[in-house]
Amino acid sequence: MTLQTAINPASEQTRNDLIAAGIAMFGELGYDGASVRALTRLAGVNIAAVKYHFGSKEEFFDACVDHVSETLAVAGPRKFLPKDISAAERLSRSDAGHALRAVVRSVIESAFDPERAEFVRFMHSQVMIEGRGQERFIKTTLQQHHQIFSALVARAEDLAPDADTTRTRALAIMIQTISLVRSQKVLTDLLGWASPQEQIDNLVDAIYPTSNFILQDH
Amino acid sequence: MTLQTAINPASEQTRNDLIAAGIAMFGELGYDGASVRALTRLAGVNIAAVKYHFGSKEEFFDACVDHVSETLAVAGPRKFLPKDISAAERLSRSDAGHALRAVVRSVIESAFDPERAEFVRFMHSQVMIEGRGQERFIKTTLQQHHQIFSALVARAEDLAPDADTTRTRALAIMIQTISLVRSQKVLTDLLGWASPQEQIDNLVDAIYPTSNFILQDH
DNA sequence: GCATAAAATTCAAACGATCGTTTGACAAGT
DNA sequence: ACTTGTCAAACGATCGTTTGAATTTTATGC
Repeated sequence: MTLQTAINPASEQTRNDLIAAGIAMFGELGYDGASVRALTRLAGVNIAAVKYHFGSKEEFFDACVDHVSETLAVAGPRKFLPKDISAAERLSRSDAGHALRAVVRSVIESAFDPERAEFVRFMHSQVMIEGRGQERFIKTTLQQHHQIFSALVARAEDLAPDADTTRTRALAIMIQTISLVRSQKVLTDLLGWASPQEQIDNLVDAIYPTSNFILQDH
Repeated sequence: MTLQTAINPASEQTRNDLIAAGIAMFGELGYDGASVRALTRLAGVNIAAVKYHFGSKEEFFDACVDHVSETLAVAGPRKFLPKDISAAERLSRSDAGHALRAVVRSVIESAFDPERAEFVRFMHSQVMIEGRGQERFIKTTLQQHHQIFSALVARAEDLAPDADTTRTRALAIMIQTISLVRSQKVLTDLLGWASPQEQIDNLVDAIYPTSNFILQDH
């Protein structure tokens, strides 16, 4: 009755199918909204497979969080991010700004790629909903990305890397990006976009503007 | 068996208690997460009161959406917003920028006022989660705020009021603001804030910066 | 190489708990 | 008497979980 650890290929396939279904349904419907019956139906496996392979629904959810974290650590938007902080600090000011915009654009583009959109939705739910996966997700994934983002923002806007303002702005850009991806319905409804794909430049500009915003004190 | 419409004060009290409990629980746990039993328990009324006063759980949820819309139309951040578009267009460029920042600040401050935070959380769930209340909430509330916001952004940044870039940036600011309010846990964890109340200025600056962000093309 | 025991995995059926809803009796006010 | 509102109890459906047998895969002895 102990937990199993993928001996034969067929068993590993079952686990992979469940993880894929979990990321899709948990991200879309939340932890409670995705029932074990619906999850196993989508994955095409028996309902008891969740208990057999993961122990319980909660442990299965944890496995989905881990999988997203691990995937994010080696793929996706990280292609456009410097490997670490010191690499970010060696960039020119212009290159840092372009790297920031490239990451933002990469995440926004993923909204129109069904498989990647599921990842962003899942991430978003972990950021917004206090719950089981949040604490772990923050420590394993969000924190690393935030450090590199802060270094990038510091270079691009000529600020101190560990200043509160810098770190706040870096986090705001991250949260805003995945939030905009998540609120597609509001975007298309309010902005009247027929084909949102053509509006990616607008979204990137709205998140990280290139023009000046000068607010005079009075 | 028809729907009731508040005859005596005691009955209206029951409806008000239910609406208050609904905004708090629906915003925190989502539509499915808030059970009728828990809602009525929080409101201190019998479980059958939902059906008696609203017809069903879904119609009760609609009533909560309407109440948030109506309250938002006359109170809260609207104090800092111009009454309509033409009033916004008559502002000076500096005043428009300050009005924008005042609204953003007002929403962020509400995160630390338990009652108002419930409203923001409820709004956020309507923006982010495609579901029953979203379409109505967009049409009755979000659309009006977005129009005034667009006019304000146009004045503050000297852009065309109905340009796609202007309208996109206005909506981005709105979404980002309520998203940051919602993700308090991530903010305090990643930024190491002991008392987030002292960081409101940082948040406002991160959402609507006053300094220059110049990105050179290469 | 092959039969066979053991382990690993899948499966349908059922468990108790909770869900939203419904009912009919009961109390209060007109 | 009659409407309005509240209440506890029960409805069928679905929830996550558990069970024990059937099936497939792996390991063992010859």
